[in-house]
Amino acid sequence: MVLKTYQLVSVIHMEKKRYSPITITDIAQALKINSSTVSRALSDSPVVKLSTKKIIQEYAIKHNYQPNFAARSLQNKKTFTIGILLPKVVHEFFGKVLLGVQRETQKNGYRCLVFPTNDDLKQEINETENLLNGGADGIIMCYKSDGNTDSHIKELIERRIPLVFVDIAPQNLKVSKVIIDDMHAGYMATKHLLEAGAFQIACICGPRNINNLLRAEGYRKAINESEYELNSDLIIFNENLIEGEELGMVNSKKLLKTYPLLNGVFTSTDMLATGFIKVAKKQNLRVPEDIKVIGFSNWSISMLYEPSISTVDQPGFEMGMKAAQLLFSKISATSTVSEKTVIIKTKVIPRESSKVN
Amino acid sequence: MVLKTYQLVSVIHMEKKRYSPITITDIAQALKINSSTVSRALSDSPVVKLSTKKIIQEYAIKHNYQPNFAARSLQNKKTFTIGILLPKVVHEFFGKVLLGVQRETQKNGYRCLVFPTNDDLKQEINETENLLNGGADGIIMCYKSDGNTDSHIKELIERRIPLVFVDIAPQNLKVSKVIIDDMHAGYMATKHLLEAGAFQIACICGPRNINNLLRAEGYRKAINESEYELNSDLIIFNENLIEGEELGMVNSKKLLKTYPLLNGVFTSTDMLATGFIKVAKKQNLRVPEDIKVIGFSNWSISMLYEPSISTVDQPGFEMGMKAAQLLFSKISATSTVSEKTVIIKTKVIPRESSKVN
DNA sequence: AATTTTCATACAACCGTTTGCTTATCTGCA
DNA sequence: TGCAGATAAGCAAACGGTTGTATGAAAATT
Repeated sequence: MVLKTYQLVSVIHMEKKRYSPITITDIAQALKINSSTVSRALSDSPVVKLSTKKIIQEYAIKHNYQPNFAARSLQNKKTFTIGILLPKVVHEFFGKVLLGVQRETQKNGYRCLVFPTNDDLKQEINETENLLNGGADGIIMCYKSDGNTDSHIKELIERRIPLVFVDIAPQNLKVSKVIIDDMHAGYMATKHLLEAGAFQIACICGPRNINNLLRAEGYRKAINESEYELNSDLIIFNENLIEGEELGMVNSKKLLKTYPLLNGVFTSTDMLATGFIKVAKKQNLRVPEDIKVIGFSNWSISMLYEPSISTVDQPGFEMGMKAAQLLFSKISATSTVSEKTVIIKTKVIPRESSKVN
Repeated sequence: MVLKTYQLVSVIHMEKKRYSPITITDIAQALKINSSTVSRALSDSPVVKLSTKKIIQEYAIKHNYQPNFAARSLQNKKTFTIGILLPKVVHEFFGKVLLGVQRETQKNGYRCLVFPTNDDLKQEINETENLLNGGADGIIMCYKSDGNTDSHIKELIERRIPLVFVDIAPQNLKVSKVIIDDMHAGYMATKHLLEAGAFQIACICGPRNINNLLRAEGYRKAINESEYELNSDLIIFNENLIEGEELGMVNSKKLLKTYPLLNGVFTSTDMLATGFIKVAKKQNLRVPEDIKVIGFSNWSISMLYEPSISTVDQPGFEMGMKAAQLLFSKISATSTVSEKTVIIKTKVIPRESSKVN
């Protein structure tokens, strides 16, 4: 019985014990060396004698010493952490951006805090505030503007926090950004349809945001340069697109009713393209024989769909990498560097949906 | 000229100036109050007189005081940060898990470090080491085992770092985990096909990992319980599945050649289902009239495909939320809590690909 | 042998917050 | 008037690591 009680006590004691990691001070005490010497030895400073350095380093490795992040941050005024704000994370494009950022972040010995903003500007502002003071050494964000609320961005700029935008950026502020040339991409996509033999071409877009407006502008330019006449009624915006549900199908149906002789469609997303093809198929139109389609973004759905859908590759991974590179050049700069805009090249990926008859 | 030189100097000076955020000490000096009182006032301690508290708080708000993360972490031995290790991030399921974790993390005033491991165990170990000392207060991970290398996991457990697994967990260690019942899910999927009228059913899986083995086991059970005989040749594993490219199509082709009378297929992923349907269509088999198909995971592709593909919903968001909840209960616990296993319910989502004729 | 130079380590302050303890002020009661 | 008790604010140490400066010993110079 006595034994049992003892055991119980022992168990309780064990449970309460929290693992306490080894510190520089611990090493210093154990080796009877001053902590400053230990610190310098661990950062391989040349002022420490080789033999003592060896002793210290070996001890550190043996006892699996890991520097305390917070202490180091406090002293260096560096968090070795960057933050990334994205509207979504379950999203092929943003996911790739994140991956690209991560790759570069890791290379630089940094860590990456991820904040999905869910297109909620209020939340975005909150997260940003959170990052302001010593939360991160820099921020990468995809700016989902509602038009004019960008005081939190201005604050970041004012505080000189390294900041780089990806994909979407505020237009009226001087900031670094990594974007694609949406207009040119829309232009090339439309041209691809023209070259494939289509001549009555519609343009189906998502909501009227800057990217989509530019893509539509590219469409306009391509049509205007062609021998065919531009009809602005053929440009359609789907304002409240519920992803995976609506797919612009209602508007596509209307469009085909009004323009039964349509023989080409450029959509601003691959999802919209699948929606359009679904509608076209139901009306016994063949893709690409009767009507040619090209989407945008090169999501995996475009490759898997039947027919496989031509699209414009939007290289998220590369954009993320480049954005991180820009950010780190800002972080490591001793003086303010000028704001840079990097435009990543897109390219048309031809597939079945736009094959020449 | 003189003016110009002055301007230049001024510009240089401005460029070098880095924004230095306001601290508790700053507030203390400005108001001629001791920093400890400021600290207590800002945390709304009852020992500070209401009038002084007001003065301090107003000053803090006016000057946009934000507590220094590193200093707070160092003092409290808490980082208010959790880490999440995922094999992939451009992935509908893991993306949803991440989102669920984020939701819960935010609710608890925590931040979330994300590490994609890219199925690279070495990298995973590295990241883990990184998180060990003060990097994070807890870790959520999806354990991609290569069989027996789990010393880093053991180390985490030894150090009593709060740890929760999602989706995949080491089998021989006592850990908290949030998983689905893969066997039951496979069983239900197969039963769904049987009920839809299929009776010669194949099972096409990805690599021979624990999840797929269990799903196949569920298939086995369902067939064995039916009036039809189990044929183990109808269970196929695709070991080196290159996502979006192979889709198991080579093996699907072989399968259909050997078993032309096949009238049902259960695949362990939705991608494999699309691959199989592509092959079936090419051989002029109609889905679902000639052959019924059900996939797994409920990725958006399964809903968008034509025909839309029946599947098993694997609720990533819910799993992520639950995992984070478990983690936070561990983090806030004063003594060690017992390891819990949470099994999240899956459900069959019937769509066109398994419609009754 | 005395002085300078070099080298190796120790000391101490600091980063920004928190917190146990001490000190000072005020109120009430004997 | 004196003192206990309550209330409010200050002091100082601590968290763990870094870094400028001081100290001491050994080596090199004169």
